[in-house]
Amino acid sequence: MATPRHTQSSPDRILDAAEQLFSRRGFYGASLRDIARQASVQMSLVNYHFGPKEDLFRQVVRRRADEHASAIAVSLQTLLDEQQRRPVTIEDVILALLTPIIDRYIHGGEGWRDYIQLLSRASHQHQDANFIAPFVETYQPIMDRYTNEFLLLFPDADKADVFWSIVFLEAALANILLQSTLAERVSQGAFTATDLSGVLERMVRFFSAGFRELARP
Amino acid sequence: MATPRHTQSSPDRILDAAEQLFSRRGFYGASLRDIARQASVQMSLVNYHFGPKEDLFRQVVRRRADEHASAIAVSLQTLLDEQQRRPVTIEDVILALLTPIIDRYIHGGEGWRDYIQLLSRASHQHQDANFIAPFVETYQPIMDRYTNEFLLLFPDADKADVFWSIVFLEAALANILLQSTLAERVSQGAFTATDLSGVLERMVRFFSAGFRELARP
DNA sequence: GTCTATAATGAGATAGAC
DNA sequence: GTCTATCTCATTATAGAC
Repeated sequence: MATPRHTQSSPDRILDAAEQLFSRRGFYGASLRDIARQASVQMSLVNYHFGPKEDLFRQVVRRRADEHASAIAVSLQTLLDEQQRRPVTIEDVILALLTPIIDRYIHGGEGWRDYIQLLSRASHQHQDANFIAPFVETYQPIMDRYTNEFLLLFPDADKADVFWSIVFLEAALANILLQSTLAERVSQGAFTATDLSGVLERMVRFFSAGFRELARP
Repeated sequence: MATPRHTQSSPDRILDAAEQLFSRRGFYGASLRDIARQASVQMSLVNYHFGPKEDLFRQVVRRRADEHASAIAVSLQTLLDEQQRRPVTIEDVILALLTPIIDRYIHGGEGWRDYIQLLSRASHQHQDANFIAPFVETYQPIMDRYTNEFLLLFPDADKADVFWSIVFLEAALANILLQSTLAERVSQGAFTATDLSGVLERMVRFFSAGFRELARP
C-alpha cells in the first residue's frame, strides 16, 4: 500500500483547485494546466475524471449550489410555518434569503468563499450561457418562490417596483460577497469588504426601507 | 488616393472592436485574433498601433472613462453651486452620480453600452490589478468627493453605515448597468434590464430611503 | 500603414504503457 | 488511476517586404 502524499483524493483536489482558480481568474483565465499543477496531478487526470473543461466547471458549481439552494429553501419554509402564528415582515424575508450565504461566507472556509465569488461573478457573465447555466438551473426555482413572497408582502404595489427592488437587493448582495475592493475604496481604507461583521443587519435595514419606500402604492 | 473601405480609421475600428469583445468576453476571453477580424485589419496592425494586449485594454478604457469622470464631477459641482440657495438632499447627490452614466447607457449608443458593461465587470475583477487599474486611476478622485458629500449629509451617523450605504448603491448600479439577465429572471420575463425607463427615479427613491434608514444616528 | 510569414508559447485533449 | 508522450490548434508577438 503506497503512502498517499495527500489527504484528499485526486478528484477532490482537482475540484478544489478548479474552484479556486475559476473563481479568481474566470472560466477562460483559468487553464487546465494551472488547475492540474495546483492539484498536484497530471493534466490528463483532469480529463479522465471530469471530461472537458465545461463539464469540470459544471461539477465545481453543482457541488455547492445544491446545498446552498436547499438552505434558502429551508429558511423560507421555516418562515412560512411561523406565518400561522405571526405576520411575516419584509425584514424576515430578506433575512431568510441572506443569512445562509453570509453564514457560509463567514464560517464556511476558503472553499465556500471561492464558490461564492464564482456565484457573484456569474451574475455578471450572462452573455456566456454556458457559464451561468449551472447556476440558473439550481437557483431559479427557489428564487421564484422568494419573488412570489415579496410580491405577496406588497399586494397593492406596482409589480415593476417590487421586481426592481429585488434586482437592487440581489445586485448589491452579489457585489458585496465578491469580497470586492469596492468597500475598501469607498471607505478610503477604513474597512474592507472581507470584514462582513454587521453587514447582514445593515443590509436588512437598508433594503427593507428601500422596499417599503418603492413599493408604496 | 485609395477609396477607403471603411469610414473609420484602423485604430478607431480596432478600439471599437476591442471595446465590444472585451466587454462581452472579458480580458482573457477576447483574443487579438477576434478583435482584428472584427475590425477588418490584420492582427499585426493591432500590435503596431497599440502594443501588447494590456496596453490596448488600457487605451480602450481611457477613451470613455475620462469623459464620464468629468461628467459626474460637473454634476456634483453644479449641485454644490446650488447649495448656496437651497439645501441639498440625499436625492440630489444620488441623482447627480447616476444621471450621467444612465444617460450614456440609454442615449450613448452601442459603444457606451459596451464600455459600461466593461466598467461594471471591472468592479467584479478586483483580483486582477491590471484589469481594474485604469478604472481606479480615473474614478478614485471624483468618487472620494462624492463619498465626502454623503458623509456631510449625515454628520451624526456612524461612518460605517454611510460607507456601507455607498457600497450598496454602487454595487446595485454596477449590476444593473451590466444589462444583466438578472432583471429578466427576477420578473420571470415581465421586463428586461435593458428597459431602463424609470430605473433612475426608482433607484433614487429606493436608495435615498435606505441611506436615511441606515444613517439614522 | 499595411501586408505576409512565422516564431514561440500555451491551450485543451487523447493514445497507450503500466 | 496514474503516468509519459504527443497531437492539434489557438494564442500573442515580431520580422521583414512593400
